[in-house]
Amino acid sequence: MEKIFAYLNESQTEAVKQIDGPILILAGAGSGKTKTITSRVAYLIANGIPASSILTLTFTNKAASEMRQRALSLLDEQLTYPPLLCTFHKFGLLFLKFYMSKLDRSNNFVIIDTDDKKRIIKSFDIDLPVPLIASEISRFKNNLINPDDAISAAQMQNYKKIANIYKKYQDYLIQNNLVDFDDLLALPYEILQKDEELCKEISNKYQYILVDEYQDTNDLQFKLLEKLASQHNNLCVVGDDDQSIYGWRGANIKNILEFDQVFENTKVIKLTKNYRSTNAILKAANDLIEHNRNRLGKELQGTKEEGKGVEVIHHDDENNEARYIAESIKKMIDSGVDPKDIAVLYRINALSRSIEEGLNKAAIPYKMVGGLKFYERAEIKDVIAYLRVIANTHDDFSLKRIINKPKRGLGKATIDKILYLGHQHNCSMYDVFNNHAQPLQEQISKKAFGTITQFFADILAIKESLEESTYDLIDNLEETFAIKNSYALLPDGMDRVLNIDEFYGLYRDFIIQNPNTTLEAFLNDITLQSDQDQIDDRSISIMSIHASKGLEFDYLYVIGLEEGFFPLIGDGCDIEEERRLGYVAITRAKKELTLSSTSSRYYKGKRAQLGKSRFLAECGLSKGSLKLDRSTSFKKGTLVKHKIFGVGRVLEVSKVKREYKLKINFGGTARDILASFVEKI
DNA sequence: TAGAAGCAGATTTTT
DNA sequence: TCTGCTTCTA
Repeated sequence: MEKIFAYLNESQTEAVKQIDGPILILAGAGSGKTKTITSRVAYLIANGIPASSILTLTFTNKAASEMRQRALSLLDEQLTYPPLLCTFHKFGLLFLKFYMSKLDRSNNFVIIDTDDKKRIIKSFDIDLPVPLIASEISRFKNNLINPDDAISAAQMQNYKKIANIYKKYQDYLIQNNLVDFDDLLALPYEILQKDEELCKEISNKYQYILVDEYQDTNDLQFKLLEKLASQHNNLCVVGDDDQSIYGWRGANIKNILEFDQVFENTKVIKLTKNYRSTNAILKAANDLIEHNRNRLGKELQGTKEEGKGVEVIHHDDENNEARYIAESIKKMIDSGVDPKDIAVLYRINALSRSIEEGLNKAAIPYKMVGGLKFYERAEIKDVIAYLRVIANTHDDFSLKRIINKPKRGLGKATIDKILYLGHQHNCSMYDVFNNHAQPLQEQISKKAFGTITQFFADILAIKESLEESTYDLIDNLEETFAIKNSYALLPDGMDRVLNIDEFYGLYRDFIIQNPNTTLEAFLNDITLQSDQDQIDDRSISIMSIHASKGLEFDYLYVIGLEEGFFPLIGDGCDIEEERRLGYVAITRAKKELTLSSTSSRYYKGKRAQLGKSRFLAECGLSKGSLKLDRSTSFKKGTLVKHKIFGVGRVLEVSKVKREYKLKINFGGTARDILASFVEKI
């Protein structure tokens, strides 16, 4: 027990010791949130509460495994049954494995990811944008609207179309026993809603429920939690309303703002002591977030020294910005700073390019967090598709992906004919080959039929070998289809081969760790898995602000502080959420923070003229510490271009506060313009 | 069937 | 400007 409280402050201790009833822990950035949750789990167990009655839900696998490790390390005894600590989706998966039959569906379903979902929608041959439909279907499911209700509720033409596609999509999933990410939450809810007895039973099983990053929950997750806690209301949620940055993805900030109104007698505990950043950095963060109205309100209190002031830099364009930042990073590394303590953040991924170039030129190794995910890489998806077809020869969706990969002469024409026959007989492509070989042979070339025959024979041979050994699957697969070889010949082939090898390694590890497992179990496991970020020790990190959530760096640069880029302005943009993003960005910094803006950026094929972000002023930083841009050297006679006034010639250069003021002759009219508003030509 | 050329569209992203 | 997708042509 001593171990648990050894490093907790007063409010953290209070949060840990509060056992019963609804609890809202408002944990500011860097206030020891993870420590508090994990200590609470350990405390419950140390007080005799069975580990099996504690359920902790997170959003990412990474957070789940980190918490599991930390919670267990606080306990003296080894537990035979560790508490269930997993993502919402993993919980849904486990639940459905037990109770899918309540929906008259079998529990050997396959989970599909977003990409799979889009491919299915696309195969319906529609004239609306696929991403739009995908997100609308998501919205329907998260609002628990079934396809028939969606159709009858649809008013506008396009919505009728979308609702009909939704129905078709859902039928397809049920027919092929597929489950998408939304289903992993929606179906368990549906079951709990229908079966009151089961709901009671489950709620009684999990007497203590903890939720991490509660500000990111959506309506469905909230409803699911309500069901799970219905028998006891022992629901402890931890989050920070000021760090809610996933509204665009359906997260409802009201869940956290109104938690204490929905759950009676909620105990609210605020963790506001920040153990991460210097006071100068915290002041900027506090000043910025204070401009939001929609918040519960709390101010971070520092525990560190004042620190160096937040540096604000300005350049004329992104190349000079990148050069300056790369140079100063280089200096830091040369003076002994560990590269892994340095990071550059941006609001949109498109801004990474100039920074990458700058770092490359300065020969600074960097790692881009986010970007293309391991499991989203084409070569990995191909291998997974092979495994899926082996697991289930009727998986048309995966079969289509690999039937001609590597190229074996089965083009679109042949595949379309098989699909057409499948449609006619209402069966899978494999069934067309197996049960309707005659009409198929009549319609496609002899050569193509021979190729298909060989292909399925190979697949079935591998499938059979699975009964002997799951471990040898990879060797059999490579021996038969030589997938790696087909990639090795491509321009960036070696990287792809390495990725495939890494994936094969993951498979073998899984089999070794779960000797009695099945291929299906492996496939479902990896669909729920995202990348465990391995931040390389010798590289600095660059990433979007969203990707930086939960991380911290000694030396941090945030670029693109311009109106239109950050805050991003456009439909679907919410200025308060943008501000929270700014807050998240700033609070990632521990020792030194640099905020950077430019006068113009190349974006979507055009050079855009930009004004400084309002956030700089809101942090109290746009005046005062502004540095002059050394790379901008306007002289008398320089030709410049202005967004409105067009091309002109500089007549005079003077300084106003920290900016250059130019007198420019625009076609006979002299005007005073600040240097950051014109571009040299 | 497969590579070449032409065209629209381009925040943030975990599961 | 760059990418990914569709259409065109050998």
